[in-house]
Order: sequence, then C-alpha cells, then structure tokens
Amino acid sequence: MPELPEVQTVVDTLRPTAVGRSVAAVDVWRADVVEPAGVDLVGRLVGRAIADVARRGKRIVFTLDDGGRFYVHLGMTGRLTLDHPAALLLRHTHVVLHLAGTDDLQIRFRDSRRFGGVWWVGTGPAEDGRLGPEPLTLPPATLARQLARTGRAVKTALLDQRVVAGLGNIYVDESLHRAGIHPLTPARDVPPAGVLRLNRAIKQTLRRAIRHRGSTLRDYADAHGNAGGFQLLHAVYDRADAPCHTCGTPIVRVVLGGRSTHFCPNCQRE
DNA sequence: GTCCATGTTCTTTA
DNA sequence: CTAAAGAACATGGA
Repeated sequence: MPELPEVQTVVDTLRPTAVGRSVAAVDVWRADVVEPAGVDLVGRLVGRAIADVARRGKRIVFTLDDGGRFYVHLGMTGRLTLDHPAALLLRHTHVVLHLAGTDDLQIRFRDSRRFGGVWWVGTGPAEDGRLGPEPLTLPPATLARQLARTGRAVKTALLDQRVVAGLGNIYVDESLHRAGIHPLTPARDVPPAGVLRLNRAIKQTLRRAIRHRGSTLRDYADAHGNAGGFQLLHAVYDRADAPCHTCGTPIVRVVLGGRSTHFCPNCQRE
C-alpha cells in the first residue's frame, strides 16, 4: 500500500507534532513486529526525545536525541497515527509510543497483515546499504546506470528497492505511462531519451501524488487518519478496460512478476 | 468457498 | 554470479 508519496505524507503529518517530544512510555502489544528479535525497544526509547522524523525509501526513520535510530515500515496495511489516549485502541495495534506532555498524545502502529514492523537500527552510521537512490533527487545518469545493470522488465526493475528506493506498484505503472514506456521493455534497452522521460515522469508523478497526499485504495491514511486523494487521478493503475485519458484506448492489465501491471497499449509501445 | 491486495524476502529452477 | 517464477508471510474485503 504505502509507497513513497504515502510514506512522505505520514512523515509530514507526524513530524510537526512528534519532533522535540519525549517518549514517556512504550507499549509493545506484539513483540514479533519489532526487529531485531529480542531488542529492548522500551529501554532504548523511554526517556529519550524524538529529534527527527524523516523518510528514506518507504521507511519512516525516527532519530532520538542520543543518536539512536529506528524505522517503521508500513508493509501493505500498516498505519502510523497520532491519537489521543482516550481514542479506542483498535484491533491490530501492535506498538504505542506515549509522548510526554499535557495532551498525552500517542503514536500508534497498527497493521492487520503484519508485513510491516518496527526496526531498531542503533546509533551507528545509517544502515541503508540495500536501498537504492532516492527517486526525487535522482540524476538521469544515475537512473541510466541503474537500469543498464539488468535485463529484467523495466517494471520489475523499478519495483526493486535496490534500483530505486520508494517506488511501488502504483507509481511505477503511473510513471511508465507518463513516460510512454512499455512496462515489459527490458530495463537496459530503454533508450537514453526514454531514460530522460522516465526520470522526469517519476519525479512529476511522485510530486503530484505528494501534493494530493497519496493514494488511498483501502487502508492508507496519514498520521491524522485522513485518506489521500491521488487515487482519483490515476492514469492507469486499477483502471483496466477504462479509456486512457490521453488517447481513449482501453487500459490493459497484465500480471508481471506476480504483480498486476496496467498500461496503455497505444501510448506505451514495446 | 474463491480471488485479490499499495510489500519484501526466500526458494527453486534454469 | 544472473534472473525468472513462485511461494511465503497474515488478514480482510468483494
């Protein structure tokens, strides 16, 4: 569910309230969503202040005032919300951070499928060695280099977080449509002009989605519980058989790498 | 009961 | 090593 625009929106709605606040208590209702297994999250967090909340790829990275870091990944159905203590504790709420202060606000992590979780990173250098470059600041030459490394379908390559960090099924389909590139094109066969268009398309698509606070198809909500609005502006995702907004040709849905893939057969030629 | 789902990782197979 | 395909994880909605 949550891809870069959704994660960025959560960070943007969480940061103003969370930064500078101390953690008064931590409830871990399900220890198996916390990694590495057995880490003392309560001991690491209680009494510390939150110095920063940021995004890296699809991760929501918290930095503490002692340099300690942990991140939340929302998986498919995860939510990270700010709640008043009186708010009903909903089913599948796994971790609750109690913030110090007169309002006793809480940051709650809730995830029915539990593909997401909380990862304690520690105080060492940022451990994101497996993540590729950030798409919003990606130079075209870097994208070209990343794509040249593989002959997989460009759609599959862009879903690989080691190639570019933050894109998921929605925004890969949307970006390829905007760039006029067929999703099955082998990544290394995308011509230089196509890489330039793709680089622009990815940035434009993501910025526009962030402006509309992400896409809510089912579960996604920001830290205040509000849904996004970008799903109403999708060009191809979840629009199989509907007319392409550009040319009217029915959008095609195929399965690629086990993921549904949407494209316009007229605007995106092989 | 069936199929599908915005993500990631592992196994199998080539 | 590459990479494709499939399964696995766990839950809920249609």
